[in-house]
Amino acid sequence: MHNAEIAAAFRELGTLYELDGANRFRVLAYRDAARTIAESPVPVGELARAGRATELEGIGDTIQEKIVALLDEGEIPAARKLKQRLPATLVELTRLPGVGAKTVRRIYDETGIATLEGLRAAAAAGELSGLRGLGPKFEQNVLAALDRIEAEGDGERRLLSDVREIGAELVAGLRSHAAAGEVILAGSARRWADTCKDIDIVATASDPTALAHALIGHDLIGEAGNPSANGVRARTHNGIAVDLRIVPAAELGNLLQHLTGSAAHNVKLRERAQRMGLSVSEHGIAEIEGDAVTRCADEAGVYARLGLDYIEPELREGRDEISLAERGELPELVTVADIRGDLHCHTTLSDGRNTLAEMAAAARDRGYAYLAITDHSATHGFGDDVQAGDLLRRVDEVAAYNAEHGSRRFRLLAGSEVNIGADGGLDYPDDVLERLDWVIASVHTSFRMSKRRMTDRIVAAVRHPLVSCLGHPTGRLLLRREPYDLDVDAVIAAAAEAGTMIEINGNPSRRDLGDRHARLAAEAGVPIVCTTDAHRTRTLANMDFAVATARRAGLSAKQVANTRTWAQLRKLL
DNA sequence: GCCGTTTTCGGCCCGACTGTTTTCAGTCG
Repeated sequence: MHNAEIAAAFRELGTLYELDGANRFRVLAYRDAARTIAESPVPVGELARAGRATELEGIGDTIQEKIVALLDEGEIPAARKLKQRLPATLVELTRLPGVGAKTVRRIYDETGIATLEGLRAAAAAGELSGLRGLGPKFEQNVLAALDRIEAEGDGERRLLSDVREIGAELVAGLRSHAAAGEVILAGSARRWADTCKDIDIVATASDPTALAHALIGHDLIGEAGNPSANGVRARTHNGIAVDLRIVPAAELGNLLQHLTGSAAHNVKLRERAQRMGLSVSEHGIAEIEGDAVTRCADEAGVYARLGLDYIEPELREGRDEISLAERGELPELVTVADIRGDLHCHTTLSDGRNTLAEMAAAARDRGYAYLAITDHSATHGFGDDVQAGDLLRRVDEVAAYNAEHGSRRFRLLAGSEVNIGADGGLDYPDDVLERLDWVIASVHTSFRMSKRRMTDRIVAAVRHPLVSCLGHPTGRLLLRREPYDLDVDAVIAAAAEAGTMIEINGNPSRRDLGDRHARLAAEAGVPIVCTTDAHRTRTLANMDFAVATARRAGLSAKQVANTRTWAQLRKLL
């Protein structure tokens, strides 16, 4: 059973307990455990069986036992018992925005309503406003929320690339307003998370209410709440929630820190502050015994007041960044400026949109010293396959390009993205691969294999002496396709032993390796390569996403191989 | 249910907003 399924079971259990009226901290404990499980880069089921899941934060003996029971019985016994007392469909009702467990339970107790359809009918008939604490406004909100979910889905997450694009447009629109001071994109988009649920914007303004109105007036905004001097909440036409918060410049650092999150990071920060006798909020850092309040114009001031080094947004996920900051041991994160070349791109020879010369020119424009041309291999299919003869001609074309345009400042590398066959074999004979500067091995077929077979298959490719790098190792497509069933630990161990590099693919749908696995790989000594997998000149810019993932993994420039010159990188191979 | 620079018991981040109330509970991020 995968971490995601285990986590879902504990989220459900938390809600069932909440509906049952359990202590709210117990509910929180299940939610925290679910988050830890979903976040873990290692299979928590296996850990629990080995009695080691309690090493994870927020998982004690009780939850570990429940994980094992879930694996053995397909269900958590406590959840089964609760579902005998309460309809399981009540859990769905709590997912309606503005409708929580307390409200769902009261409605169920007083009317017997337990389904979304039942709730809609009762709200439409005005049957809920008779209940204590619920009025006509509540019924309107329920109907609106149901309509929105039907039209747009359940507050679904979106790719970071989509959210950053819309966020940047909104920020630019606000900055152009006469009342605007600072306007900054915050939240998960600022942390460069894989996916985002909403857009958070932090601002200062000479006339805050006017700036809040300016957001509502933006072309992208469809609906909005009540604007005030504190900001406004709104929603884009395509359904993304937008939260604008406005504060005096003297508190901008406090608010930016607060709204950048993550929630887990802020909770840990505030718990630590409490131990120091301090209370942290978006308005300042207050002494618990006393009146002094520290307001910070910038974030560095917030962390400094708490005795911490500045923590980059990409690291603020509530993992170990606070203890590292406390000890002055935060890594110096790799930046896009450190990257000296891209090692994964396609041209019109396979499925790319631009020619070799166009890709080379775009790479030079980005200031790169090298670009590896890595078109798909012989069995790629889709009419985009590159037979061995075509590839060898391409090697000559690369040599010709370098002879004519190459210099110490820039050169092309002859490469290939070679399919890994179902048996772990590669798509070209060794004497062809030997002609290449750079070989990426990737899986593009037969995704649904057993974990054992898929792991053996990829480990075999990683151990091949002519393979430089493993491409998009888990095959995940964010929000679209689950990763292959794969023992990532075993692949990392094999790469470390064989001296094979592993890619962080910067296609915003991939980000593969993901940040947590990339950290494990780097800790195992595997050189990481940040690439774009660009299929056109424009997407060479996706290096931002690859590097962001590396930063979220806590990687320094030294751990990213393509911060080196090509001559230095070659020595690592 | 978890956890320990005060603790194996007694706490558990903090505030904004909403709708319903006559001072606050519920929900959310």
